[in-house]
Amino acid sequence: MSQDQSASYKPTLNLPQTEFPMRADLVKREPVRLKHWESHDLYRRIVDRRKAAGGEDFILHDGPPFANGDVHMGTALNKVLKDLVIKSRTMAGYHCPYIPGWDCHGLPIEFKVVKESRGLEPAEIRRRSEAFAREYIDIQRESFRRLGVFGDWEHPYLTLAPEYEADIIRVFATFVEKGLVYQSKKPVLWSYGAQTALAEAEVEYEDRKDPAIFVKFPITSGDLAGKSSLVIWTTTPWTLPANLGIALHPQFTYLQGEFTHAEDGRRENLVVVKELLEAFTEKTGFAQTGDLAEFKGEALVGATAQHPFLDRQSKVILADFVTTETGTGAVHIAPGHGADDYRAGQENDLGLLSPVDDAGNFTEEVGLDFLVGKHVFDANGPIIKLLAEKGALIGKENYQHSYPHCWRSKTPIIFRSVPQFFIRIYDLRQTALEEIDRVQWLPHWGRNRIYGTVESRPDWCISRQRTWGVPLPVFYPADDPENPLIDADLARKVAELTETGGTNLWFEKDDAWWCEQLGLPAGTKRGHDTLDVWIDSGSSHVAVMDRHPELHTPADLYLEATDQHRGWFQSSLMVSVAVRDKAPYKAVLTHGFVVDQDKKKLSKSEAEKAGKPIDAKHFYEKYGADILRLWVSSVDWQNEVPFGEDLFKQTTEPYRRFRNVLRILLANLYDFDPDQDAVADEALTPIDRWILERLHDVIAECRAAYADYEFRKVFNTLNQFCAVDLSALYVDITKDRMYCDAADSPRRRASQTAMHRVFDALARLLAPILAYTADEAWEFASHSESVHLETFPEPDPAFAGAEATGQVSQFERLRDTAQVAIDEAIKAGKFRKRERASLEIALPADDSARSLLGDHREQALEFLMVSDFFLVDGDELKISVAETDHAECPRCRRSLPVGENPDHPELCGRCAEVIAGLA
RNA sequence: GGGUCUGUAGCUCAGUUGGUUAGAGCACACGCUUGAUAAGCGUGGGGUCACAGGUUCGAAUCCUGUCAGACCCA
Repeated sequence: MSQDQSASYKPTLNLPQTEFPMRADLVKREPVRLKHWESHDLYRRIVDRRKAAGGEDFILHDGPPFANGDVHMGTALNKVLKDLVIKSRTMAGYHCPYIPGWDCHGLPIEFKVVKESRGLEPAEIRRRSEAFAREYIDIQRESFRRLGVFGDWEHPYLTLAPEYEADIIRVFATFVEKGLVYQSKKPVLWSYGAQTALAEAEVEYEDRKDPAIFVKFPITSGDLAGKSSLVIWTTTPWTLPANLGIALHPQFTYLQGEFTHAEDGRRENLVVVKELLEAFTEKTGFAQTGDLAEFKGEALVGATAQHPFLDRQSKVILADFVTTETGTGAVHIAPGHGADDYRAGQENDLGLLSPVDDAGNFTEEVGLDFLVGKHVFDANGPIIKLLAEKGALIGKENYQHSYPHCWRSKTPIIFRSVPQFFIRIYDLRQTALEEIDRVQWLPHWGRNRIYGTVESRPDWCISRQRTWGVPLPVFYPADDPENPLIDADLARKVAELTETGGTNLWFEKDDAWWCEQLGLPAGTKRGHDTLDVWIDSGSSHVAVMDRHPELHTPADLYLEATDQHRGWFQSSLMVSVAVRDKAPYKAVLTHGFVVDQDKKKLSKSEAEKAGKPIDAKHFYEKYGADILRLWVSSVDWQNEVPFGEDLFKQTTEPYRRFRNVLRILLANLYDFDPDQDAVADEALTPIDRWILERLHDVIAECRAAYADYEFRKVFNTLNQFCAVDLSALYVDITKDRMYCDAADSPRRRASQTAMHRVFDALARLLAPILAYTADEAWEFASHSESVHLETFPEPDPAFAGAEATGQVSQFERLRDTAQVAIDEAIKAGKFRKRERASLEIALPADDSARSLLGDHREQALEFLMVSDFFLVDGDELKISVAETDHAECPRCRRSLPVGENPDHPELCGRCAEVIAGLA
């Protein structure tokens, strides 16, 4: 047989035909499809269609990303996961409106704006901050759309919108109404140079030399009362006037006994932590001269000690943050001058002192006349001198350390307490904890995370000394400027004005204007604080879900990264419990962070330095959005998500398989009209039944996996189905009948019937993930409407059984064994193509495969893709291979008996019949 | 230091209530096909299931401890 002879029969075959391109060209094609979707208002039509069909609501409430920076892979992961939920729930029949939002206020934006040009008026800072936010909203929105995320992109919610701002203020009013808001002092990072509070981000670290001193506090109560003294170590002597406590570590071992100074012979009975005994001696000159008693830190709890120069007792408390790195293991606690100190002070009821004014000078509260009006850093010397005079100074050294400085004025930072506003958590906590247990947490351990935070969180500090935010609507009367008016009705009036004018009015109009508007006595001044931005986003269930006509509370799902247990999930819960005594969500899903390939934290600047892009744009512009979406679907979102370009590229292979499988199915269906050509279920051949039985399971598994947000399981199931069942088996085996049978042979039509169902189901099941590709394939299957308007396939109960599957797995066993033998025969040079093989199959007499091979010879030949086989007896399955005697039919290239038909002596029986039919 | 979680092939992952020889895909090597062709098919190497104990007739799976990593808290 010659190549020519074979080629001459080519026109008589039913070779696959399709225009669906093999090459995806996603980078070019996706934007075109996106434009088409948007010009046809696809999102709106999907939502309307589900609503018209009476679909149950499913509300995924979008957590607003910060409008700052480009969309990186972490943001993309979050948004695509949300989209997978929306699309899969929609295709499961739910009505799923999706209103995306952005978090607009806050320090990172203000910081950038102010850094660009310093010394701006508040109103100008706000104008520029808004412009900045809007710029990034547009950038991010373009990325999200390009990723194929469906939603109401024309009408997102923005926390800077006047209506939204008004609702934030109303939420504040509700807090006030319920008696939850109070004012108290709390330490903040304070720049006396700029006379303002700073945020962490505005602090620069520089080396600085400070005197570090050892100070004794004689113990005045407990077992050691009058016998010994605690020694503290501090680099900020100026905070000693505000000392209210001394912290020990509960588990550390402390030593108590007599110490003598090496030079002057001074004797002291002191308490020092064991690990630092040597260092203490070295630095102070005091060495142990008597027996030392040992005890754990917790033994001293509740004792008191005499303040070295004020008529006051300091409480001995326990704290975990005490270390043995430097000092004495006894930490000076000034709750007004440090974050740890503040918390320790709260927990132990120490009270709070912060006798320092805006300029960094001591106030009268300091308690020592000679210090009043003195700058704190000028007071170190005099305080040390005083300590020495009182005999409280045990040692002194110069200490060089890295110390925070103001990025604007370059002056060193001090911790100083200023009045702040708080929400009393005590009144909300119990309800919040009960609500946590009514919510479904995914993964389940999320429950413990948020429960722990809510259980232990202190009162919520809601005031910020910032400009780019929603004003905290309080007022200071002219005659009593220390006591602000915290009033719900006033706040509501401010909200009314904000509803139309935005909160810029607060910064642009003067006090006189506000007094007139609100009916306040002349001379009343408004406050200068803004609200914590967690109030902004935490109010979204009020400002968005309660207000938006398509939405309602509680949401069915919140879906964010795991850090939001402490962030948005918690702030939303607290606000919701305050306004409606209920959680704002029924279920909360958290995913891990995107991390480096070796599971190290992924920082943007480092990644860029290393030439490892992490911007989503890089990936959808290089590989296409569908590859990115497929990557998201393949990932284990419960834990950290390792990411790198190499890992990412691994998903291109499954993508190509999905695409090629869709393509070959389409191509095999080019002449198939389901209405005309489909065969009845009973007319399907066993292998068709088998693939439909497999499809039944695949549909059921995918639907269940989608419902549980297990997209990775969908990915695995579909990938296996396409790679093993379809590509390697079904499509390969049915090639012969598809190409060589008569076009309308029952056998071919049977397979087309099955393929049609498989294609239809596969395209729908893939649609949430491969949003572009599934839609493209759907279009080539001559549908006029998008696949995204469709619903998922239902498992067909007619194929719920496994009769055909049982048969096929028998065949598979034979095929696997045969393949090894055939491969050896080919390697040994017996022949070149597996179709030339003739098998001798040895089987035990009782093997069930015997009857299968005997009764279904033709199917067996088709399945094994060989020329011939003979059955012999044997102890176990064993197959030997020889070349067949049959000639190769030039039309179908199978080696079957030829010459049965005298008109076509070179053809096999089937091909001769087909040719005869064509004439 | 505390809490939560993770640890199966070089890589990404399956592994159902404990039950035959721990499975896929990618990558690699070799072969077939040229009628899915910038495709398709096959074969092969590669695993002490992090480590050590324990429960059991039997453990990747259940229990305890150790190590490593991640996140949150401190």
